Amino acid sequence: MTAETAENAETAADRPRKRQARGERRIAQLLEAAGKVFAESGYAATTTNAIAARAGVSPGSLYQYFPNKDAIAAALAEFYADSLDTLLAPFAVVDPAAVTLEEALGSSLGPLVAFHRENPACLVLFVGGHTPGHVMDLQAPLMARTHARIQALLALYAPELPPARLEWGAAVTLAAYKGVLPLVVEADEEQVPELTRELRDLLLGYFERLLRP
Amino acid sequence: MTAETAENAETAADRPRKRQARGERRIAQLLEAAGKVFAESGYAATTTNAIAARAGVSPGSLYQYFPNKDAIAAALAEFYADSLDTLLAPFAVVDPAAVTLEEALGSSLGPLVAFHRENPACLVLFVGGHTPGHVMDLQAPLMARTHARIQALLALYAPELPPARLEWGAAVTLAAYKGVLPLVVEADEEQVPELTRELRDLLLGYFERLLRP
DNA sequence: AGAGATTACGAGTGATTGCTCGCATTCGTC
DNA sequence: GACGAATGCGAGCAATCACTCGTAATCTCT
Repeated sequence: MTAETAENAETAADRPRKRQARGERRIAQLLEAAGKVFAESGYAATTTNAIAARAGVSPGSLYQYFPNKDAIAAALAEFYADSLDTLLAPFAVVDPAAVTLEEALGSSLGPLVAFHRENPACLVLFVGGHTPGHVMDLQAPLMARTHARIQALLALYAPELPPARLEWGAAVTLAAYKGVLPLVVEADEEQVPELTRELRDLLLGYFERLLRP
Repeated sequence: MTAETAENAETAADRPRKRQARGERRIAQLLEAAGKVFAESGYAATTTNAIAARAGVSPGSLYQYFPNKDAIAAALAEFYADSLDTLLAPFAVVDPAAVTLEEALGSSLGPLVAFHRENPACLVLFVGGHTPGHVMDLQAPLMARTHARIQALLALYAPELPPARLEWGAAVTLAAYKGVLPLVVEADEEQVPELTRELRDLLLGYFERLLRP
């Protein structure tokens, strides 16, 4: 997933391994296949052999690139976490004087929804509760960062809100968002814009209630 | 879980079996243990031997009362579905002239939250995505009924809302509710009232936005 | 072309786990 | 107390699955 030039690639993990272009392609194939199978069957029910078969590769080849099943999920999760971090970045530079919350949410939610529809395994690994091992190491920081972003956004539009309320408000917002995403991901293509608007309204409605009682 | 008198109990499934009081007790023990282990480890990672051990019973005894692992989860799920149906019943008899939405939600959400905190496995089986086999047969109808209840409630308070909006509104409400529940279930006891209020505000805020755009 | 490394294969292995079976114990009833 | 039925046990079976290994094909570089 990371395109590394021959010169600078010296991470401790893959130092002794010289990888050919074919190998990089196989890794991409395997991760794509893994995403599909995880999305269909969930983490626990997916077998490594199924991933290999889906990628058109033997089980032995799979284990040439990944030490174990966990590592496959972790590699996927890392890609997802990076992507989401990028997609969530716009929230960090919102100017409350120039842009309303409605506008900010309206423009940023679309790409997020699109990403999750293209990568349904992301929800399986991140919001589906029991994902073991190294995936949590990616999920927890991502969630913490997202929480912080929401909290900062809220503070921006409601400076006088008490910190405790801000804290819980961000947590509830994130939880509700994670709850509705599966609905949007599994819906028909044609209903996505409508559902995205409803998701925006859900968050906006909550924000309004947070800001003025 | 269902207390059946000796006279009327003639379901096709357990007809030929005469069960002693000891057996009923064992079933209750097993289901309680199953609830704990499912809540801790998720469905897939739970072993039948772990359930038996937790109940202080041998694996063989477990299989005297349940034909397979699925049946244990299904029995638990049936109990949960029945309980939730009862807890959700108040929504069917709300009078919009006498009670505001805020009051209706405020009084009904508390018991629901309490139930889920006492039975964390309920969320594992119902909202945690990949639960196999017979559990879905209980989950799908329950969700459909809940969806219908929310939709009816919305229609009561907003008679002029177009049906399509009503449909999606109920779906989004249910999804958001399911998303926030885990947060409330895992929170410390002392923060439950505050979080329940936030959950109520989330739904109310969305309803307000639905009702007058 | 030839050497050395990487890639690819797929049958096989060891560990896990859902589940069974034969037998011992306890209960309900007379 | 005695008999049949229900309960209880736990070692073990069979199937699944993550993972390995010996070997062969293919690439890179000279």
